[in-house]
Amino acid sequence: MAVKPLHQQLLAIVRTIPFGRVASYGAIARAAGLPRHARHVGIAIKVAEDPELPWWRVVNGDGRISPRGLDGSDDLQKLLLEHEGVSFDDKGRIDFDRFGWRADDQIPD
DNA sequence: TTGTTGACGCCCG
DNA sequence: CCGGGCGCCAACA
Repeated sequence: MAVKPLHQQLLAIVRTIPFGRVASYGAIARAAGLPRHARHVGIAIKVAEDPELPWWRVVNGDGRISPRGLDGSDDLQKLLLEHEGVSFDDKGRIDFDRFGWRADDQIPD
């Protein structure tokens, strides 16, 4: 049974996200060539169980942490992002205009 | 093989 | 601007 290209490809994009940058599930799925697989990005990470995978740099389209219910991962993710210099507003949202990952990985100052 | 699930995204009010 | 609802599609049991 060959590897799962779907998960493998999605995870590959997540690994492409540079330090101090964040990307939405939809953006990652699209970058992987799977525009309708936004949900599978999170699923892929969950199944991957890769500790070196920068899953914390992945947020939903609203620029917020995806509430998965229990587990303290959502709080951990926020702390990790703040540790990388990513700031949150009062709504707990990230400014994609400043921290949103781009193919150019370029940030306009 | 069929049905249900899910780290989401977009549309509408 | 915010909340609620519908749609997509592979992975899993």
